[in-house]
Amino acid sequence: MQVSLQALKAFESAARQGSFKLAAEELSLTPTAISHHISNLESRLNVTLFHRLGRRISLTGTGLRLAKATSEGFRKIDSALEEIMKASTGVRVTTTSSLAAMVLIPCQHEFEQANPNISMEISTGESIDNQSYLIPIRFGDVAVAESSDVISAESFNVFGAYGMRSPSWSNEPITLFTTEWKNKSLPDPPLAAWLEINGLDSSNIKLKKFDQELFGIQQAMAGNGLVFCSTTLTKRLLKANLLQQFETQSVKSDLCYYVPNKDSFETRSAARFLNWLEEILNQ
Amino acid sequence: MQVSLQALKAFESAARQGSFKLAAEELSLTPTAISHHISNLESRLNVTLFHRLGRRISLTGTGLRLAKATSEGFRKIDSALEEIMKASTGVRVTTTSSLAAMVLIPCQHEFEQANPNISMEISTGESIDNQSYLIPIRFGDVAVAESSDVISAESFNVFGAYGMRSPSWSNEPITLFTTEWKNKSLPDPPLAAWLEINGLDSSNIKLKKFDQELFGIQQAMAGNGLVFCSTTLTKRLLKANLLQQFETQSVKSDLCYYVPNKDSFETRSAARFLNWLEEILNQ
DNA sequence: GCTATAGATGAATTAAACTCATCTATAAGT
DNA sequence: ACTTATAGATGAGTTTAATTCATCTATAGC
Repeated sequence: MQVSLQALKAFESAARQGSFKLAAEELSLTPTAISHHISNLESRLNVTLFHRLGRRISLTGTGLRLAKATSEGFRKIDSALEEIMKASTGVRVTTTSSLAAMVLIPCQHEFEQANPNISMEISTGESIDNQSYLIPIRFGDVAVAESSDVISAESFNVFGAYGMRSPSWSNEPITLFTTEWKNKSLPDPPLAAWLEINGLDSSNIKLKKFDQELFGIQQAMAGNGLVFCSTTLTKRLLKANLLQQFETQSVKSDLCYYVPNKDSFETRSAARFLNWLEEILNQ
Repeated sequence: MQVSLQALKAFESAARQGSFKLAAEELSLTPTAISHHISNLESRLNVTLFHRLGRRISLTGTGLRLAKATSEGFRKIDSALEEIMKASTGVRVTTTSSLAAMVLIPCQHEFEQANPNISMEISTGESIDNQSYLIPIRFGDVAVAESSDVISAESFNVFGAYGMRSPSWSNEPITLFTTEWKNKSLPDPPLAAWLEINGLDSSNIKLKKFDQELFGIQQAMAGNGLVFCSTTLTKRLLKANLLQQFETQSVKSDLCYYVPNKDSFETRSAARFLNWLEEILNQ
C-alpha cells in the first residue's frame, strides 16, 4: 500500500471537522502534522482533496468521496475495537444463586482489589441472553460437562452453626437440611453415600429440603439444624467462623461447577477471572 | 487512539491468510514485524486474537470478530483509494466529433508524450453515462455556459485547400460549406456577420450544409470548395499546410467550448489536461 | 491598517516500525 | 527415534517515517 493509514486517519478527521486545527486536537497532534499528512496524501494520490481558500478549507468532490469511505471504514473498525476494550475492562458472570451468594459476591471486592483494572459484574437467574463476553458458571453433572470445562468437582459434608456441640447421631433427633434440585436431571446430593462412609443411619434424621443449597446453609447458620451441602459453598463460612464441621468425612459427588467452552474466553480479564475462580474454589 | 492502524492492518492480513508469513509477504514485511504487531495489539486490547498451536495459528472468537470488522473497514477504504488512483492515472474525455477528430485525436500522442504517466481516452457521441471522472467538453452558447467553465470562445473564418488560388468572390460561383447544428437551440455560425466585416455579398456563394463542421472541413481539404468554420478546428491544419486561409478577417461568434463545472475536477491529471487543452486551443 | 488565526513549508528531532540474530516448538522426512 | 526444515516468539539494534519547531503567507475581524 502506498498511502499511509495515519495520513488517512488525519484526513478523515480533518474532513469530518472541516479544520486541520480541530483534527490536530482530536488526534493529539499539531496542525502541522495534519497539513503534512494531507499534502502527502494528495501528492501520492495525485488529487486535490481540499480547496484552500486562504485560511479556510473545504472538501473537493474527490475529497468528499474519500471522506465518506474513510469515515465509514474507520467507524467499523473503531466500534469493533471499542466492544473488545469494553469487554476487556470487566467480566460479567452469571451463575446459580448459591454460588453467587456464598462465594462470588463475598469475594467480589477482593477480586477487584487484586485486579484494579477489571470490574466484576455478577448476575443470577434465567437471563439466557446469549450476550457476548458473558461468562456462565453452570452447576451440573460431571458426566455431562466437558472435562476441560470443569472448575470444581463438588464434595458434600454436613455443617452446623459455629459453636454448637457435636451432634450425637444415634441418640437425638436431628434436623438436616438438604437440597432437591429443581432440575430433575441433576444427580441428587450424595446423602446415602455420606451416611455409609461415616457409618451412620438415617433413623434419627429428619430431612428438610429446599431447591437451593443457599437456604439450607442459612438455616444451619441460624442454628435451626444441620445442613448437608457442598464444601465449596461453605469453605469461606468455615474460615469466617460462621459454620463449623464435625468429625464426619466429606463425600464426593457427581456434581460440579463448569464453564461451557471455558477455553473460548480470550479476553485477559476473563482468563484472569477464571484462574482466580479455580484458585479460590480449589484452594 | 491507542492501537496502531498498522498493527490492525497486519492483523487483518494475518487473519485473512491464517499465517504470519503470508501476511508478511503481502505487506512486504518480515514475519517478525507481523508477530510484533499482533502481540502489541493483543497486549493493548488485553485479549488473545490467535491461538498458537505450535507453529500453526488459528483465530480466537474475539479475533474472528475483529477480523471481520477490520477486513470490511479496510476494504471500504481501499476500494475508494483504488477508484481515485485509477482516475488519477488517466483522463477520459468525451466531446463532439469535430473537436475530437480535428484537435484531440491528432494531439493525443503529443499529450501522452508530455505526460508519460497520464493516459488519455477520447470518446464521442451520446454516451451520457454520468460516470465519475469523465470530462465532457461541450460545444454551446457562451450565454448558457458559466464563464469560468469556458475554455475557448469560437471565431469563424473561411478556409480552402492548401495551394489553391485566392477566390475572387465577385466574379465566380463559389461553393461554401457551412454547418447547421442538429441542436436548434445553438446559435448559427455567424456567416452574415463575416460577409459584412469582409465587405462581401452572398450572390455568388452556393451554400452547402452539414450537421458537423468536420465534414465541411474535409470537403474543403479535398478541394471541393471552401469551408466556413471555427478557427479552433483549423488551426492545426493550417500549420500542417493542409488548409489555407485568405485575406479575410475572422469573426467572433456566440459559440464556445466549455467544461461544465470545470473547477470540480480535482485530479491532477484532469487539471493538467484542462490546462494543456486551454493552451493548445488559445495559443 | 493592525492584530490574531489557520494553514504552508522546510529542517531538525523524536518515536515507531522494522530487521537481524537467536531461540523454541512443531511437522515432515529418513 | 533422530534429523531437518519451517513458523513463530523474543529482545536488541537500526532505519524509516511521523511529528514538532521555527518561520512565513494569507485571510478575517477589529
